[in-house]
Amino acid sequence: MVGGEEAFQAYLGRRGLKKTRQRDAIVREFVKARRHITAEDLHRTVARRHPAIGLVTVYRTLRLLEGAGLAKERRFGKTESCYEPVLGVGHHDHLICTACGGIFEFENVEIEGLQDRVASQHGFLIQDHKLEMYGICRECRKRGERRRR
Amino acid sequence: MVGGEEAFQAYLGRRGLKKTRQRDAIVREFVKARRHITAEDLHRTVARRHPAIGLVTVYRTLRLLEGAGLAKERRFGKTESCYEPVLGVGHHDHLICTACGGIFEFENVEIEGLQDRVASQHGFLIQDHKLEMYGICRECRKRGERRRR
DNA sequence: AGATATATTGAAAACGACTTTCACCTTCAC
DNA sequence: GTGAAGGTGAAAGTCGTTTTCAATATATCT
Ligand SMILES: [Mn+2]
Ligand SMILES: [Mn+2]
Ligand SMILES: [Zn+2]
Ligand SMILES: [Zn+2]
Repeated sequence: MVGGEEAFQAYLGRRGLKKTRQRDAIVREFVKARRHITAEDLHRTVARRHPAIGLVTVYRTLRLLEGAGLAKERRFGKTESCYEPVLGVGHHDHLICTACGGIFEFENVEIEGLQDRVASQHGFLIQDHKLEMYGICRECRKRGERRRR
Repeated sequence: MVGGEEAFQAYLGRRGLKKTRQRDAIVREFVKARRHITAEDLHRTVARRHPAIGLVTVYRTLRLLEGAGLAKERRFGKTESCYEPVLGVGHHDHLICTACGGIFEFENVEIEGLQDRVASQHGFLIQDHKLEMYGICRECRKRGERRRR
């Protein structure tokens, strides 16, 4: 997410919103964070340096980042959402390991093309799509083999 | 969902569970219902004839149906789950209209084949997948055009 | 710098979709 | 029938997230 912080401040300015210490800290950590971070995890990280910042403000800032087009919310399991940076990261879909929770990303132009075809066959104007595959990742399969012996 | 009721009773018997008036009523309505029904909607329907049946029991029965392999839970939006019959309905994916909430189903063997290829390229053993496309359906597009004039 | 208007904050309460608990009630094998 | 095992609805609890609100920070204007 190159230039995320500047883009965010531009967004705030444009909307008559204010730059605050809390937002700075949260956005900085979000940009540094590994992908697919939950609000709770981001809050934990931010709170190391800024213990007074509340989880609420993290949620609010994530929503702003989303509005600015800088973060994308993802909902994999049935529980928590996680968020990932958008800038500098192209569209992609996900492979999710049901054993270790690991998330792997992929892009497949052929699939996307076929999706478009299906959509237009149905007269649909596509805005977004989500392709998730759930299964056992390579590592967890190895681990399973080992255990079975 | 052909023979859903009998399959359900067989499942109950197999697991030492009991056949009850409530379960009968709920399963009957579920089988009759249109696809993609929420627990709340199913409860409303059931409650017309059986006002004493609680939403809790609907949830519990849906979970049983799922365990019996007769219902599949789907989570489209970010809020409620909905459930659809499994028997007599092959695997399919969904087009969801963000304007009217309509849900359209499709199957595409080519896409599924490519998915398998992507998965095996990553060493993944696939258990399940979900492909959802969000956009504006044909009807809503027409309605939009009309409005714009 | 000081005053002012407006936005932002954290704590606590509310929310929505479920799930669990619990005291009473059915079901069903004997 | 009887009794053990399972099922029931109401109410309370859970979990992630959002809303409310009084106090506070920020940007803008003098
Ligand atoms: Mn990703
Ligand atoms: Mn369907
Ligand atoms: Zn794994
Ligand atoms: Zn529509």
